[in-house]
Amino acid sequence: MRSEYQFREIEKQWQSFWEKNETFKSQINKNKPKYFVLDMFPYPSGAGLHVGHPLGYIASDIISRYKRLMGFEVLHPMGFDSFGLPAEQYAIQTGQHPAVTTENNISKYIEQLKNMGFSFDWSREVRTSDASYYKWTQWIFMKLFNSWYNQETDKAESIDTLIEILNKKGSVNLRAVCDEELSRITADEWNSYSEEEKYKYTLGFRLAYLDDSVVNWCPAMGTVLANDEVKDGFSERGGYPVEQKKMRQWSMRITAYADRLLTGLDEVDWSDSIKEQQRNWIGKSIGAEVTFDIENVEDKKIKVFTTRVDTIYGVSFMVLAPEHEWVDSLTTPEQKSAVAEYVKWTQSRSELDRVSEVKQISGVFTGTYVINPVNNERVPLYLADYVLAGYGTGAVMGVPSGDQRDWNFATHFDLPIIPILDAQKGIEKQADATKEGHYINSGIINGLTYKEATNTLVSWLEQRGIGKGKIQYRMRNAVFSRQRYWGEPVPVYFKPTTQGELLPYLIDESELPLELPKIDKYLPTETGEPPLGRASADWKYKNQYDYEWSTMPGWAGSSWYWYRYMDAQNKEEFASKEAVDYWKAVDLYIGGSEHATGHLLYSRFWNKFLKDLGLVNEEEFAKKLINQGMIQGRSNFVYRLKDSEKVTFVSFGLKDKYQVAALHVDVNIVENDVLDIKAFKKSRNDVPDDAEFILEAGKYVCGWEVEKMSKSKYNVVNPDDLIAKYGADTLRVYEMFLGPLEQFKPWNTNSISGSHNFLRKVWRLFFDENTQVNKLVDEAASADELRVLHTAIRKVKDDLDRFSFNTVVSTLMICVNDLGQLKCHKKSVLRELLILLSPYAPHIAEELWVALGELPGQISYAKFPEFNPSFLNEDSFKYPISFNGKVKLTLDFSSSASPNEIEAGVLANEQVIKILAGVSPSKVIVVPKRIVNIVLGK
RNA sequence: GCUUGGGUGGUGGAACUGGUAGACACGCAGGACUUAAAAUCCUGUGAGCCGUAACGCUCGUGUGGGUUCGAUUCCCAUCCCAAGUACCA
Repeated sequence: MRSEYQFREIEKQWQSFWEKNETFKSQINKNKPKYFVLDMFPYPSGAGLHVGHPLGYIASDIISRYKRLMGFEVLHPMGFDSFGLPAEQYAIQTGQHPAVTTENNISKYIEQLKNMGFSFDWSREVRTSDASYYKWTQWIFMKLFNSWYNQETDKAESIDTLIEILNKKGSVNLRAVCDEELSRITADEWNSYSEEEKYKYTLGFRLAYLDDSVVNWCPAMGTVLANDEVKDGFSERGGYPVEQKKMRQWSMRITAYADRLLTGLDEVDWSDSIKEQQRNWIGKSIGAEVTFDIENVEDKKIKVFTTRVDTIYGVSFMVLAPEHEWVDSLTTPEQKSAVAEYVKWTQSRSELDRVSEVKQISGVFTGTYVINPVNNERVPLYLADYVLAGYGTGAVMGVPSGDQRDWNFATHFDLPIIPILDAQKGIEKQADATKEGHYINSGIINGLTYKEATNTLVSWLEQRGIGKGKIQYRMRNAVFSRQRYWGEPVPVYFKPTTQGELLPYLIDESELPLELPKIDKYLPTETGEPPLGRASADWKYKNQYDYEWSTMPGWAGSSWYWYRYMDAQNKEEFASKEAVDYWKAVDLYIGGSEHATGHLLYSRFWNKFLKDLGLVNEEEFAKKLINQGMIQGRSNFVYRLKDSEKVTFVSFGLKDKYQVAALHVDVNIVENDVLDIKAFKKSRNDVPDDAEFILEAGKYVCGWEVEKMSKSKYNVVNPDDLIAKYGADTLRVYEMFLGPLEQFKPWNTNSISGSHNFLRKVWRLFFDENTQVNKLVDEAASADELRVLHTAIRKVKDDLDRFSFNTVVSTLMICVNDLGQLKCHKKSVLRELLILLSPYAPHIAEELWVALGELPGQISYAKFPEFNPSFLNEDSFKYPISFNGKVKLTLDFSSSASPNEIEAGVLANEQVIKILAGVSPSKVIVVPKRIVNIVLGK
């Protein structure tokens, strides 16, 4: 028999209704508070969505619909992060333009998303690969190029203010974030420069700048990767080996914002884990820089960075990174060959070797000694690969008594271990990093404590000009060039100076967008230039100058997209001031935690930059962030007999009695772990028709395991199939019912029928299950019905306010079960119930809303029911009566009864007297509206 | 190693600030309806135990302690799992 609840027709009908009526179009409405709900926009891959993808979208859609019911003007857009590597690699293989495949994939995504009934305002859709969008990404790049970071005002400013300062004061005392090797000049020197020289000098300050930097070069992909795109020496996508290479690259001075990126974390409501990851990534260390003289070397001094300057009297050696540029010049002739050998050895080690052999101690003596500035002790200078060239100064002072790595090194090379604090213990066995106690063997700080010693030393060093307090960050500036085709062109061309040096210049703002040229092949040129080098000879600025041939990285387009949603069609600005002033920032951002140090950090950086220029209002772009947990796969297995002539499979419960091999089986032909044998035979060529199945209780039961969701494990579940079978509303309810949004959980289709049955029960409150006759009545609601309804109203609201999506579903189930129990078909009650349900199951809610006689489409903007506590019938309370904490019975007392009255009532109760059996309780604890505890003994 | 989460029935999970552990759902078992099946409805379902039964008892939230009238919740120790990260001086 057909099901009475015809979800397929209903869902199609309402989806087209919403589209036709633009039900979810949002606009600036100053009479309403605004709420901006943002999903991390997807990269449209060829595989389409699997069942894990919509999880976050469902949650954000529920909040959007809930906020509309609460009277907010809701901005809930969707778009596509459509530049990226897979489309380009597909293009390399097939020659098809990435724009074409991207377009196809996006159409597929949109269709799938529309089938889910999401309340997106599609009129605001953005695509990062559209010229009308990347025009503004390029425009922001131009702003970055035309800005510098003034540490005096602690913000980015137009390059004009820098030029003004240089005109008047030069750069000698300038506090700016700039290239490290930049020479400081006076105003006179500056003013003596030619225009060209002046321009060149400012390049060292701009927030977007060209630099010969050591980059992660991936030869297999022919491109540079960002640090967060490399894992253990291999590319995150594709797993190709990555090597270090020096290249001229565009970079962004994100380090200028290091401190603001750090402190800003305190004002956003993000998970501790994400905040901690960002803190680690930024890696702020407070310490000091100390200069050591080198014995018999006049022209060089070694600077070290240390977070424990107080341990400086314990220095017994110094270590330089093997890649340090002074290695050759500081090696004595006797040690030359040993050092050369060591350097060669470290170079031969791959990133992976270094990571996996962390505990192995290696190093070599250079033959040179350095002088500890605090006590003039000679200490030997070593090379060791535990010191990294890229962090701090590439040199470390060795304090074996206070640092375990230094201790290991000293023990290995038989160097002295000097105790420096009287509280240090057991330093002959291992280092003791304590800061407790008083200093010994420590010259001017003897007898002081940690706090006193650090300050004393730093000022002592500063007075003599051989050291200063310093803050060191682990975060590097962000490399911005990619040697790829499918990305935003950089709006820059190169013009030679009179000396023939090529300098970068911005194209004119009126010439934006600089569109991607057509090229014949999507590969690097024969000379190793990026694919844009293949563009025809007329792709030149003013027909004369070469454009930049690298393109922007994937994170460029995604670092500001939430602003474009505010005013997606604007042709004059990235977004109008009116729109930015109204929508301000994202109120709720939902997406995966894998973007912790990539997208989420870059976006905060660009947002702060845009704020500095006065283009936006908020220091942080997303107030609240929720990371939905990944949905893992749940694989099913069948067990094939190993030594059997006939192909035979044994059911899960019996497999231990046989020799079997486990094989993956497609989860889509398994229901509640029971195999559909017919479908199984049909689906596989290697299973003949006469294959045997050893069953248990007449069924073939499959085993299961949680694994990654992937095609090769036959555990991919497609949302389209589930929508066809159960409907989008069921899928939405079920995905939320699965468990807390943030938790990692395996997908298991088994219990989806429970969510489907729930919606059918809702349907049956409105229509007779057999006759399909409308059962609704106009009668006034009973006290019981109101109690059930208002219990649900309160809990749904409370739970949604704390984003507890799964408990809302069970609340609604309880409410529907109770109303069914009460045979409630009253319009006034069911109307409110429908509003509660509508964010989760919008299609069925719309359909039943019309059955109530309400106007179609209006449920989306109905008023969320008001909770009325007087319906809860709380004038009496069932008190659990416990004895020493163990509940034995419950007794009813009036809510207004005083603790004394309750105690008297409890002690007078027959059952209580029986349990007490003459023993008088030592204490009776009455917690109003909670519990009564009778304490016996002692 | 460090950082952040997390260990609760056969399964997914619930229990908001310490107050009847296991809501809700799946699964399973039994029953009603039906010629039968599906659907639907009803009952039971943490483990163990006592008894004919009503009723009742013991144990139980990874493990061991502690605080408390009372602990899944707080504290200490410890084991395991997941994610992130790492010679960062």
